[in-house]
Amino acid sequence: MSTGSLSVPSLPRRNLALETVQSLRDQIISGDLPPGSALAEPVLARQFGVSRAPVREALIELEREGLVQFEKTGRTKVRTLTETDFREIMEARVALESTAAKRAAQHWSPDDSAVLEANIEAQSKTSSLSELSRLDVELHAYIMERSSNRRLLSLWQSIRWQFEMCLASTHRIQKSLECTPRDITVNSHRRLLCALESGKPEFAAQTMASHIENSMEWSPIYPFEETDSSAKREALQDA
Amino acid sequence: MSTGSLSVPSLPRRNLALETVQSLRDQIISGDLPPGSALAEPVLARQFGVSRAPVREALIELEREGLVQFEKTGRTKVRTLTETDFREIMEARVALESTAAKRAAQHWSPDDSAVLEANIEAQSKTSSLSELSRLDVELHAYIMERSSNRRLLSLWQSIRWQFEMCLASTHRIQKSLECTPRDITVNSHRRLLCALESGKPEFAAQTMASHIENSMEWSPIYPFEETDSSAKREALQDA
DNA sequence: GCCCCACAAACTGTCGACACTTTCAGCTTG
DNA sequence: CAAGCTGAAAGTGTCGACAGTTTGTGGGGC
Repeated sequence: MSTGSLSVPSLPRRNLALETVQSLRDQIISGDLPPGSALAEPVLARQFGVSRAPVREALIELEREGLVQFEKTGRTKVRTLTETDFREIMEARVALESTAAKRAAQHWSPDDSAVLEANIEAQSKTSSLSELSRLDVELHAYIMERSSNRRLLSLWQSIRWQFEMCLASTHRIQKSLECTPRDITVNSHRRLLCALESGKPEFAAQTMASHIENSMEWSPIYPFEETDSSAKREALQDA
Repeated sequence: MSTGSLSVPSLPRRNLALETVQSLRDQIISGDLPPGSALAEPVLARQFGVSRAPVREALIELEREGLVQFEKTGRTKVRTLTETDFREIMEARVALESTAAKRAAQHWSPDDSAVLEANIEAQSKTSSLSELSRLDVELHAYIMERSSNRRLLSLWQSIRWQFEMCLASTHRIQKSLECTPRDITVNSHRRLLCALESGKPEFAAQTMASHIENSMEWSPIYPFEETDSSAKREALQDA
């Protein structure tokens, strides 16, 4: 509903597939389909009232986004993200986003500053953790776009939903804003904006890298399994 | 046929689709299907003697790899890589590979050194430019694997074929090794190996970054079109 | 009572078909 | 002779179906 389709009535190619992707992605990120859930094509097709073809394409797309996993048997499950996965994602973010910040700083404009200022302003006013996270991701997405490098943007988008899955997963445990992550986030983003405006690309890159690394520190507890040797003990669990 | 299935008897999922991907990818990279060629599903299906379903999945995968482009009309074409694309790819490589080098250097082993030494040794002995490139990509792929970060590896693999397409495209213009890029490449890789062995992650990252950036300098003439200023502001609004 | 096997249900990979849309060549018209 | 129109050819998105394989369950053997 929030990120739903608004002004684009007809996507000619892969229409049902696209809707299926969005719907399934929402269900996975929201925890409605918890990690490990089986995703059988006929079942999903019946659920969505479509045939298997769009569902199949949707599953391929979700696998590409890292939200879904193809077993060796051919079955499909919602992916289980471990803490190791989370660290990998954050490291990849540092790699991509610091480079993007460097490039964005090279042709930063007052208009760009205005966009980020409005975003940060909204951050400073919200009292909802999930709203804060939404604005956070939006801000980073904007910088990725302004890198003017479609590869960087495309690569970033292909891990974005895994990151959002981690975020939502933590939100389900810690919903409140009481540990004041908001002020920390806002200040960190203000510093980042200054760096982007500074005209010093390397400084912007370094600031972005520290910003992301720091955000891992004061991020909520990871509700993930320890490592990804999880498959073993899953078989031993009681019924 | 050439790179066909060898020691993997049973890929349970997406067998025909996988073969179709590999075959089409070979044809695109080899220039057999030049940029701009139309890729119609029924035509390809007849060519490969399969139905449209595996072909369709193959095209989705190739689009993900950046070798193929979906037009707004729904038609599919072999992607045309411009010089801008090439620079974007190289910048993304720097971002991913320097981070991977940093992590690889943190747990580099003598076995790893042995692998790279053998590779570099082979490089120093070959007289074929395409063989040199093959070894080059293989070396970089090995370092990506040794980063122990599956995201970095996965992201890298998703631009790898675009890079190979650029490489092959240049090879078709400059086939010989006469400008002695071999010695430059070999020396640069030796320095890179030293950096990985040095135990200094930041140094390894920096060395990797310069290595890739330098490789752009003495790389052959870009046989690409000038630029693609077509869809510039198209990505301005989003929701 | 426990284990193994066979059978039924379910799922995947692949195929052919249909409706709708786009493309294009040939024909008409000014 | 050029421009516009028309209908056929071709392509995409989607659907239902079938064969082979995997999963799960119940009955028979010990």
